[in-house]
Amino acid sequence: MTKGKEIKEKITNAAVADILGQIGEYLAMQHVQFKPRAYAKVAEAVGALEEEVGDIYARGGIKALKEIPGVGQSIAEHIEELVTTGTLAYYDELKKATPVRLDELARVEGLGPKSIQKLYQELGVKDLKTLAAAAKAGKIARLEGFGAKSEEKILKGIAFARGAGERFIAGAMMAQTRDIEERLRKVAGVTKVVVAGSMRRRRDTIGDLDILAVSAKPELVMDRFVKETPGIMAVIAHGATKSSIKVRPGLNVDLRVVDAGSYGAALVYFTGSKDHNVAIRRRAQSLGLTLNEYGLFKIAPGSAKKGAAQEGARVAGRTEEDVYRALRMSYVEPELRENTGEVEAAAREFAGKKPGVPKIIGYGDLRGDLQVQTNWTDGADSIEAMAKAAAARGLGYIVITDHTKRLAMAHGLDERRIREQWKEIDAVNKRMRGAITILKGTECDILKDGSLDLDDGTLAKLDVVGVSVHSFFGLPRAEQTARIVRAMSNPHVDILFHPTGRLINRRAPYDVDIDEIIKAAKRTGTILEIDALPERSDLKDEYIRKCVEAGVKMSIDSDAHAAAHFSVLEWGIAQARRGWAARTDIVNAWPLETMRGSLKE
DNA sequence: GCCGTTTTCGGCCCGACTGTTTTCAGTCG
Repeated sequence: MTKGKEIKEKITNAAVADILGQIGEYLAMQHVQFKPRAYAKVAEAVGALEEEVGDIYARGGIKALKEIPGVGQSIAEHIEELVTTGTLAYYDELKKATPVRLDELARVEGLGPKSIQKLYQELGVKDLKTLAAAAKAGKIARLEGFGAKSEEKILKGIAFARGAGERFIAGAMMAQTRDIEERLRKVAGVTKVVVAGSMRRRRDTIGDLDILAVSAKPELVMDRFVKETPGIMAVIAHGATKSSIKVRPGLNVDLRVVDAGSYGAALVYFTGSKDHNVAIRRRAQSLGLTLNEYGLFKIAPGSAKKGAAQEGARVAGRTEEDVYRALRMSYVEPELRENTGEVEAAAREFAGKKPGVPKIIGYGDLRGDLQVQTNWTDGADSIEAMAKAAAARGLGYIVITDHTKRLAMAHGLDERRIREQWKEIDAVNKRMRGAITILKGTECDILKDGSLDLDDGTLAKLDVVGVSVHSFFGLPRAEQTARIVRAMSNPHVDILFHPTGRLINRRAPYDVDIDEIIKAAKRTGTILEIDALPERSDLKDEYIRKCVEAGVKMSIDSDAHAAAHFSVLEWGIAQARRGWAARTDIVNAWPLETMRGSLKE
């Protein structure tokens, strides 16, 4: 018996999420209470699903759909209609009532559903083009509830909207971030400056930059921030404790100033994630407390809701540790604050129960690097220069992994040249006198059929064999997965490098079944790499978490192409932490001999 | 519309800034 109606159309999770999200916006336009948030939440949940909603429905019908967090009877029926017919009558009706390009208009800063509704009804604004025309004609300024400033702001917002939506690679924004931080630190009265938000949680990408400061003279630091930050394009808000600017290349930067007694609560609030904050605020409520950016407060019984917090006694606020303790939770590292189980785990740990929050790998825990390129192929520096740079960073071993011949562009090594390279590695090892151990490795190309670009006799003689995909990115999912699994099944292959091949904002990952790859890794004893290059961050955090749960070992590698590149290891460690990985999950956090013992042969 | 170691009904995180307002709605994070 089939569990549900027959599926005729194939609809992606992204499309379902988009439609549900738009329903939320349409409902918000109509001043409907609470439903907008319910739809927005569920849109996010569906967008983040690994399994296709169509498959979930085919597997277990409405009942299975309702297991998605935030999905109840109504939304489950909407999803059923979408996967079985490809359309949704409820959505079409809402859209008909207000036929606007939500995707375009919502990107304009300061324009929300209510404003969009009004602009449509009064002026017939449907998209960026008609919005711009209305603004230029001065029609918006004459609208009730709007004014000259609103119109000006909208015109400015339109100019930014076209490029908006793309997130920035966090690692690429670090230098600029540190510069802004340093400038604020020098302003008179400032005692603390810290970058919070997704940058502090070390997400691979950031949408904006959130900075928290403690200062005796808040007005002064705000003034300097909105006037003197380099590359400033626009001031979005300028208040006594909160300001917001846009700087080149289009990054929004928010600055919040608090006093020292609120620093910890403000840091928790400003670090997020939003979902984590919601979860711990709920927890505060259940403990008869209320949490905001100024502290954790007792709610006096019988007191009016509004303003009760400030009147009640502050229980915590000075440090993050105080706040979590008062919430009866153990401390949660910023990288874990995504509301993916850490709140419950920290509460259990505080209560002396298991499992608690994981003991994640530390930033100083790496002992080696298993992917290093040199000037034998497309790297900039010699084996010796790379070894010295790695040793200077405190690493005890590196593996030289130059490309193989298929990558002609990178002067890939063939069997003859790689044997020549071994001689030089031996010589450099001698010269380094044990300051660091250099191992012989390769980044061997996986060919189209899953065979490898070096013969087995050569692979057998290498200390560490890494393999990776550099061609035929467009193979269908089943074929791509089978190709990679075949390579992993080679008894000489130790590591799969950058397993999904993504380049953030430039190239999508190749279509591969990550669950199958993880299963194959477990079965064949192959290590999966966390490539630390910020634009790769590959494996990404959620896949790392899957590996941890499956018991698959990983390595964190720099993929360094120059001596200066070892600094990116920090980003790889950050992603591992976000994926709940412990030191025991990461083979190059182990001593050399233990690491070697974990390899296949 | 969803959800439940206070609840199957009555809640739903919380506050700053802006612009247009004589007291607040809308937006944002």
